[in-house]
Amino acid sequence: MIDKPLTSVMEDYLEAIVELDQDKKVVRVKDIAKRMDVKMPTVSSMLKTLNGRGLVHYEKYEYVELTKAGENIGREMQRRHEILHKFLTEILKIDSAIADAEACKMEHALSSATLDSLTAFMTFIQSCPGAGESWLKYFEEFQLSGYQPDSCRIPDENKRKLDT
Amino acid sequence: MIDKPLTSVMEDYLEAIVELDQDKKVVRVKDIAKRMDVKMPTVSSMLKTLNGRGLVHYEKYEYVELTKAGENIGREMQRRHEILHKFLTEILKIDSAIADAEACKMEHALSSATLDSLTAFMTFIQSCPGAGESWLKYFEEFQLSGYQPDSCRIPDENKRKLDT
DNA sequence: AACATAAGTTTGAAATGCCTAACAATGTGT
DNA sequence: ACACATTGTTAGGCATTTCAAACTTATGTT
Repeated sequence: MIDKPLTSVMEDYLEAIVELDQDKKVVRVKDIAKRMDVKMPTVSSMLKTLNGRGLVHYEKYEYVELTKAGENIGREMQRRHEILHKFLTEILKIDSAIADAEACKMEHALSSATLDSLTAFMTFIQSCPGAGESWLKYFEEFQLSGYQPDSCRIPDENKRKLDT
Repeated sequence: MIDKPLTSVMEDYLEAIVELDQDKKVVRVKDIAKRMDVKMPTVSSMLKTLNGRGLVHYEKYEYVELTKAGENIGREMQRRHEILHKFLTEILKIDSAIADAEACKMEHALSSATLDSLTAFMTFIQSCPGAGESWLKYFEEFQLSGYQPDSCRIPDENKRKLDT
């Protein structure tokens, strides 16, 4: 029995279950179906698969519970989703709902190493002098002005700091 | 006949064909198979599909040619790929080969609006005073120093702002 | 021209992930 | 406790994407 890698769809289900678990007392097939925008039979069959792989505990007609392994994966997806969503909304100023949809697809495409790098990048932007809030404001202006970096000047004092 | 949206796999094939078209005189099934890391029968069947959708001109045993529509899509994927690859390598400092693989998956996840935003962001970073090269250098240090930004001090005035 | 090799196709099958329709279990209200 | 609504499952089917095996066409060599 080879340990095949999970599909991105499986990862999505695990993420959904983790979140339902956080929100509700029990996780039902119906809730998962709604969250995934899918019909119940699809959930049933996926739960069988995930059960077979030791990612959920699931017996017919009973509530769904994550195993430790399943929870770890679900949480990791959640973490990735949050980072990407943050980047898209806070840096690129994408609308939150659109960012959600795009983060959802991207979260399967990026390695954790890349995600770590992105996290570092955002931390840097949001906490470093010159690269902080004021800097992001410049970017906003830059975007609004139709990519004509007129608004793209940094006050002399900051410039000094950065150029050294 | 409803105009169903393309699958991301179809988009990948179109991108591959565009690139082979740029590199070689003629595009063959074998080349596509190699580029996509897939066997020839898979390519044959995909070409039938793409032909049916008016994205390539294709007759059995002949060379593959893109239609205008197919070329447009292929080029768009190429454009997305390049932007993402640039961001991953030049900003996040991801290894080029890994960046390639991840860009390849991400390019289907992002809307053109988001891509435009990302492009603007990179232009800003790379062409604006303060936000330019020197700024990126700080980020590199920040990353290398294990997220202990020595190079990342916040002047008291800014710190006040951020802590609120 | 004849033959051998390379390139391409067809056929049939597998895995995923989704659906509808029909059936089964659970749980709630009276 | 009985009837009914809700919830969930099974069965069967469809689309997509892939493959291996067997066959066909094209190309190149002698």
